[in-house]
Amino acid sequence: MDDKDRRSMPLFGIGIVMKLTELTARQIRYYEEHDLIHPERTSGNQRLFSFNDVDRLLEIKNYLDKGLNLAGIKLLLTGEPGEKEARKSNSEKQDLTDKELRKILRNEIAEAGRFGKASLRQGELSRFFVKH
Amino acid sequence: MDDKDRRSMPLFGIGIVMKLTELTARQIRYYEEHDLIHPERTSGNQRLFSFNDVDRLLEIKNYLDKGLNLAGIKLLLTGEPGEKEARKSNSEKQDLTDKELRKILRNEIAEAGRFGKASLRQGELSRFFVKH
DNA sequence: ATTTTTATGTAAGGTTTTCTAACATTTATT
DNA sequence: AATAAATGTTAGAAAACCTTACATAAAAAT
Repeated sequence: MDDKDRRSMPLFGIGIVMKLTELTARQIRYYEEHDLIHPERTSGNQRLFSFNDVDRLLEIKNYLDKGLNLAGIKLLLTGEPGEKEARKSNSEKQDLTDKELRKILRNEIAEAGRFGKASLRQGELSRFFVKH
Repeated sequence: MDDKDRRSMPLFGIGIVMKLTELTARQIRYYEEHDLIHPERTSGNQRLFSFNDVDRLLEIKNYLDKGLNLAGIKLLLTGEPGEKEARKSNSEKQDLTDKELRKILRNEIAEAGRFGKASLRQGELSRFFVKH
């Protein structure tokens, strides 16, 4: 079992994930609905989250706190836009995402300066558990 | 958050623990009933297991496979006998436990020889997840 | 050779957790 | 003012888990 397997192993119920991330069930499900995470399911359709999933939720939370919207976060995390944005290709909507990205950068730089390090990977749960 | 906290943090539902350890719910609850593990509970009384708990369950399973009984395992893992054995203090019952312990030792040595290393800590889940 | 104990299986009935779907609310954008 | 994005809330159903009780096979004690 290598590192990749360990971090992608479905382990946590949504209740524990709520505590670990301080997100509500509604939020977590909403982010899944928008393809930002893809937790496994039990045979009975209950969500089972991996370390990777939890890490990603923490990242999402970070970005939201910085004023990003889900579309921007999705672009950042997966490199892919959602359906809506895809349809509008490179019109004004695309510009908005660019604006968001610039906003991120500004924030990132500010945060990094404040703490002396890049804040991007802050709050990575697997850092505390999974051997890298 | 130090290592100790990480490993004793309540994270897993019994369903996941069943898969991780290949024990039945009945077995897991029975071992708890006999004070070999002490998982946390949610506010609604559902068991929540830590890495330590899962590790211990794997150890218990190992010893059972080697022919030990729960009393012996408990003595090994906690250094304390159960209530029944305590009452019978140092009579014949105590001798039996000693015999068990000798049996363990024999088995341990045999296993260690076979694999070149001590087999005692084999199957430690937290080794794969928790940074030591 | 019985009887007893140990470890586990199984079933019932109840409680907790999670699920989806729908509608409500808030804030930011147009 | 109207729309969209993100989250709250509620309801009913399904899944997971809980304890308790009884059953059973194998091992140990008598």
